Amino acid sequence: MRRMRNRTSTERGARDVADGLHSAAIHLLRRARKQDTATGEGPARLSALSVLVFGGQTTLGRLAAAEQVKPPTMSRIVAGLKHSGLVHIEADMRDARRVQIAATAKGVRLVQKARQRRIAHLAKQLGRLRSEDLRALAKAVEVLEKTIRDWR
Amino acid sequence: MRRMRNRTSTERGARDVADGLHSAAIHLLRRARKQDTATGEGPARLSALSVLVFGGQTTLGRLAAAEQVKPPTMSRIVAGLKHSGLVHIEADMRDARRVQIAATAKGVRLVQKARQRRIAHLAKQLGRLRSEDLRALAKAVEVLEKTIRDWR
DNA sequence: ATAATTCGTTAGCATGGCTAACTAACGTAC
DNA sequence: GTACGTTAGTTAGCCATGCTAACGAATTAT
Repeated sequence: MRRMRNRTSTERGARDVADGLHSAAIHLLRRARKQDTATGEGPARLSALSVLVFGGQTTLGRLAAAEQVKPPTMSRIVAGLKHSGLVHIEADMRDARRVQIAATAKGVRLVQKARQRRIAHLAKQLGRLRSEDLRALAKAVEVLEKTIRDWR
Repeated sequence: MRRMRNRTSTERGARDVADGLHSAAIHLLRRARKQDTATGEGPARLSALSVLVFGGQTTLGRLAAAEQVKPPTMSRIVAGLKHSGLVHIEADMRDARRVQIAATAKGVRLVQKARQRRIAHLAKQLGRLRSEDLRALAKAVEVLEKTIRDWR
């Protein structure tokens, strides 16, 4: 178990996997991020807008929690999105402290286009893999999604 | 957008995998990054310092290219690292325009500790997975490393 | 009614990305 | 050897995105 080269999957422990995963994630995102500049919106705004598009309207606090930022940060992100006409904001009837934030049609379109660009580029790389490798990645994505859901 | 629930691995195409991978990478890194706050240095500085530690000394321009940022950005990052005593800078004998940047012993120690913290935290999450899932991730990491190497 | 809590905003700070414009040094052509 | 173009880094100044502290307003609990 102390062979360092040529290790097979089963020989790699959680630490090795974590290390490789971390490094791979960094490099993947650096490349993917460049595709997003075409939208004219920054990464934080795009990410928050995506949550709204896929998850439907929410309050500012819930959106901040989903994005793992503090409320003041999200407040400013939402202000920027509103300024660009990508979200609209309305008061909550039941609790006047809350604000309900929702993506506009324009916001939905932008997210769809951004996703297409980003994903197309990454998918192009993945498309060159053997289908066996692609299946392995698909399985891994499921595992990662579960890991993230159950994070503590 | 059109990712459906209840699809099995083999039914997911490159686009779906790319989408899930992108999202998972974002969320993984957001969580991992929080471990780094203990170092007192920001993410850009830590990342650049890591390159120096693992890759040895280089010039500012090469470091900027490695980190995929523009020279002015790297100039400021390096200035911060120098201010914290994590790198030292010396003139290049052959070309006086260039500056050679290298991690100090303190810089090396900081990177090692940061990496340990980061990886330990992620590994702790992965350690809760079934060993079958962990093997799937390990395989995926190999595939990703290959994908990144062959990127074009 | 009053006190405590919760939700969001405002103000102010630091980091990190960019472009434009500059200086300094190098290389080349004459 | 001088003049010109190129290359490496820095400086100045913009914007986005993270934070904490402090606040106002609304809700909830006592």
